[in-house]
Amino acid sequence: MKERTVGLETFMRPPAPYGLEIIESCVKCPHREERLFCNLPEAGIKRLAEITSSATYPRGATLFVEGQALRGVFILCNGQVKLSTTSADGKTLILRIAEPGEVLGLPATVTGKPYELTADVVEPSQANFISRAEFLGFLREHGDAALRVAQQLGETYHSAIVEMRNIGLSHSASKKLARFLLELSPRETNGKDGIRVKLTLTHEEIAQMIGASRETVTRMFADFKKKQILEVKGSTLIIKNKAKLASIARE
Amino acid sequence: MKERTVGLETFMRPPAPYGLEIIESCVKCPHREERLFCNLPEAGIKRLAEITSSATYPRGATLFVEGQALRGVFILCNGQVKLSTTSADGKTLILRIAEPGEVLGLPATVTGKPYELTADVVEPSQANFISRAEFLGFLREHGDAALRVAQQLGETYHSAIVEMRNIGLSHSASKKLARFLLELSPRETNGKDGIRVKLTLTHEEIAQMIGASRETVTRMFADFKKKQILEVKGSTLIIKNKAKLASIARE
DNA sequence: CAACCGCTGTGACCGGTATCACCACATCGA
DNA sequence: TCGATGTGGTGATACCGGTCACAGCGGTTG
Repeated sequence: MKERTVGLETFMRPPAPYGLEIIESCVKCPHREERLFCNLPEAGIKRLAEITSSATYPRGATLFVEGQALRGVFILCNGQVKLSTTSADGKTLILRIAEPGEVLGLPATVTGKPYELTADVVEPSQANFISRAEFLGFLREHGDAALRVAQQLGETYHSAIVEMRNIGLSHSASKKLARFLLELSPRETNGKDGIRVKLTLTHEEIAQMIGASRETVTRMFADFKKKQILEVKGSTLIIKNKAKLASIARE
Repeated sequence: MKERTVGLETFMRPPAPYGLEIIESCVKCPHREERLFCNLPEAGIKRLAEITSSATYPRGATLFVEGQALRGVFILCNGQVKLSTTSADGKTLILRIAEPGEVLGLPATVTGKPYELTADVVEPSQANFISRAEFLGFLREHGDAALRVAQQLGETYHSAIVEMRNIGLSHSASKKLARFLLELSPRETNGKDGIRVKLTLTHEEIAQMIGASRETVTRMFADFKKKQILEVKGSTLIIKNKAKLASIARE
């Protein structure tokens, strides 16, 4: 694996022993089965390691920008990356926050079109980069990997559909916010007084995720607090009444 | 190729000489390069023909239903199929109208999840069916086909994103309708008085495509007519002032 | 033919939300 | 220390568009 500078504000990671690291990180990876290429035959993993370059990114760095000429895929090792798209009049829609293990820029890379989204780092991240040419070559050599890629794409598509239904069909901001909060489950832990969720997004960003204005998000939060559904302590959110939240989300 | 009964209201097509038809229809296919598997090596096509079964469907037939256990993919040969999704409270969102050459049920088939959409026939259609097991087997044997599948998925995803941006970011119904009309280009022909588009959808269906109510669609149409942008003659729509329509779509 | 159905066309009403304008804090760097 | 900047919180207002109600208007069907 080679080190590589990416974009403008990129910090370098100390060099790693050649070829070993991706395998190693694979073995250590907590959600190993979810990772795209981890259970390939040995030779495949080795080849993959050769064409991969790794880099770390600080908060605020940008992996790629919507419409930008395509370079390749980024495999997110850790951290969080915000995927968004912007309309002509400057409004932004955040599609989702990518978690470790996800492969970013995959649709663009396989189709050869420009990136369809913008990827911004929200939590300091480490990502492995593979250029398009090498990635496609790899897929051609390893048929099962191609199939695995297709599966990833299918799942991404599926979640896009779900997202779409949520945004397109419910014009009520409270519903959308409730649904959004309920879908934070990957980040949740149980506390004595309810489910605790770490939520680093600003109201503005939440608004962009559910297709509403910043002010209404603020108001909805106030409303939910008044109704004893939520509580906010710093950057952690406590869901005190999940059932009620769910009922708001439903109807 | 074997014939196969699908669903409830299926009409049978006369049997075809074994193995030949898909190749034949491929050769005849007007958008050959767009079709997924047409330029595979001979052996691949032959194998594909063996596992394919064909059927024709009348208007109103249903290929598959959202949430339904997955059976396999449908390759649309001709006709039009409406792809939609429904929310808990019964509202429907139409994602797009599939055109010949498209592969339906692909994301679900590769991921193994239930169908994520409902597919209804709007224009009498012929489709080739391949069961999941056989399809996956085929992909495993033919690595390049898997890659091609990934590309299709990537493109479908891309169009979903575009759709999403349109619906999620513009809360103005006029914008959304204008944009929708401008995207009808595949069906358009030029007339002396403007661009003529064949549009068989009802106002209700258009409403479901752009995330609005039936009445507002009717009103917007009236408005556009008054502004000399549109004209409607039966099921053909004449866009008299595309520039104006585009400017509405933009801002 | 009447009866019925699905589609289009309108009017009236009203609620949710975007928008604007402003304030109150924090945090941060000069 | 003092602005500058980003964020949360709130009120007032306008207005878009959803919803309801109903009326015409081809079709189709018995």
